[in-house]
Amino acid sequence: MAMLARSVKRVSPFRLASLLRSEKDPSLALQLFRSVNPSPEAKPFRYSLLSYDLVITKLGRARMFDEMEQVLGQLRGETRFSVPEPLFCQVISFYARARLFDRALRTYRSIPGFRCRRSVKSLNSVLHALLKCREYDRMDEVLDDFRNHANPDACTCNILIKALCGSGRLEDARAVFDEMPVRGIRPDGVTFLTLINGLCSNSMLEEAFKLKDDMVRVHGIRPDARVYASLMKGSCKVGDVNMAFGLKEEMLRERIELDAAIYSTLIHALNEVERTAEVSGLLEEMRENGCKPDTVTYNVLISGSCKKKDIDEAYRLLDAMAENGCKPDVTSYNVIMGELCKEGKLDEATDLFEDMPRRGCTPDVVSHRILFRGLCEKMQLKEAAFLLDEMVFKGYTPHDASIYKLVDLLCQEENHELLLTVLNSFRKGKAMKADYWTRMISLACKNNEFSSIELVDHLITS
DNA sequence: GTAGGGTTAG
Repeated sequence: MAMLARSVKRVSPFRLASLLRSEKDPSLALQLFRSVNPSPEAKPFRYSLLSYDLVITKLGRARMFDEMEQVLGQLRGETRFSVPEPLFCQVISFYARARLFDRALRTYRSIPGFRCRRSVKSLNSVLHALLKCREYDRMDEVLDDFRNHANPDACTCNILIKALCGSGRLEDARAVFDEMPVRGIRPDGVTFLTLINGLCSNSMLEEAFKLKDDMVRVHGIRPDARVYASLMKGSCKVGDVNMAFGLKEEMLRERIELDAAIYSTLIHALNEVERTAEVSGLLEEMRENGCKPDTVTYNVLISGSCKKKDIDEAYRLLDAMAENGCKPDVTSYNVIMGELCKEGKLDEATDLFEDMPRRGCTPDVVSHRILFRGLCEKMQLKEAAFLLDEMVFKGYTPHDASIYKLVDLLCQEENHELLLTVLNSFRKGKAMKADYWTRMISLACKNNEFSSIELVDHLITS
């Protein structure tokens, strides 16, 4: 493909778009995109909107944001066409996924500069980005500004309700819901699900059940499996597993399809209250209803086996997953690793951690934190220091408690060499907060003949 | 190509 990218000098805009579409590598796609416009003196290539769209989307998916912004900048200068709004929604969601809320906001505000009118769709995209980044305060600003020229819709309200529930402001969430009809907005299935979910996670079961009834009676919307899953989880949260099973019966009566998520929720509930003898019956019923366990179901089963300290069973389930066509995911491994660490089997946990990539699964932040914590707790300090460096390199932050433990133990052991290695890792970590640093150094100096001057000096010169 | 559920870790 690299050969191809270099060789394309004279193609039609249409041909460029089709070449871009089939190019999987985002860097090569960008190279291809640029190759048709070799010099600023030459007659500018008449890129099609589709070519812009394709290359922006590919760069965004690959998180190559600086490059994506460059192409967007070029697109802004193209006066031949106005840019359709969904492209911006897409860009905003890329930034949301990367938790770059300020970039999402900037994109939203830049839309008019692309000869495009902002509608409620891009508003909702940016609100959702702010929700994902937990930047609740900024949501009001954006919304107030928007209200001056257009009206929010049901989706806007759903995002607001979700944000308010997420910050524990259930009353305010309810107020948004109650105001919807006043503003001429009809609540939909998502509205009910979001609010019921919020009520359930805050243990406000009575109101949640009332809302489910109103949903059918007043609004004529049938609750689906998602609503039931929320209610079941809420029931279990307040300790009423039987109520969760009652809801399952209700679903059967009302002929609402029970899916794998429902069974996963119930099996998890049984694990929690140690009624594990009932799990096999539930799995049997699942099979009879023609409902196949998915990855999450298996993960729940794996965590159940781990809870019973039956690691062999957990491994068997891992194999069974592959046989039944669902791939173990990072959670499957994290659960087993967590149990291995808890049992002090650090070598085995490390082996599994290192084996994950070969098994087609990349360890995530959680995997690293689990192993790091295990190593610190079992005093495998050298290994912990090594892993810490790897984490810092990947931009992962360990939990505070694990770090304190590690530094504390190194101080107790008066292991100056390793302590410096650890502090050096911190120095490399851009994500580390400044105050964290000071605390770490003072902890390192305590019970230790290091003077802080000496330490800092050492770190600066090394 | 706007919004929503179930598992793990803290």
